Amino acid sequence: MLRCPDIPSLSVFRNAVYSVVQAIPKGRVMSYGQIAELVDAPSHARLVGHVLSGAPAIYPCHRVVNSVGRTVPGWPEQRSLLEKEGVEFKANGHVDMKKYRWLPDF
DNA sequence: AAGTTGACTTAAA
DNA sequence: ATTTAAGCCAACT
Repeated sequence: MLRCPDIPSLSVFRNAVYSVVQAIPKGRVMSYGQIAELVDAPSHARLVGHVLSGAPAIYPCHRVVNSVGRTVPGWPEQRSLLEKEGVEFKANGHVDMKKYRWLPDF
């Protein structure tokens, strides 16, 4: 059914990603790599992106950026969505990850 | 089946 | 700041 060695089930993985994204508080952001770790698939940052690309719009996927705070290629509105929530961008057009990266605590 | 792509990451130059 | 390079791995050609 699934030809991926280390992902038991893509649907489970997808659900896990959705849950995490849904849990990101307003005004904070997370990176793909962070999410991958949280769902216990540390080497699958890219797959997280793939999943989000097909995610229903009900999830706040605009709160997910890459590790340097870059917004999604081909989605310029993401910036204004984040700014509306209070997320500041640096002069180079990157999110100030230092301040706005959300670190879920256990 | 083999090669390419990508909403990635880290490191180095 | 930018570019290059390598590692990564499921999805897609």
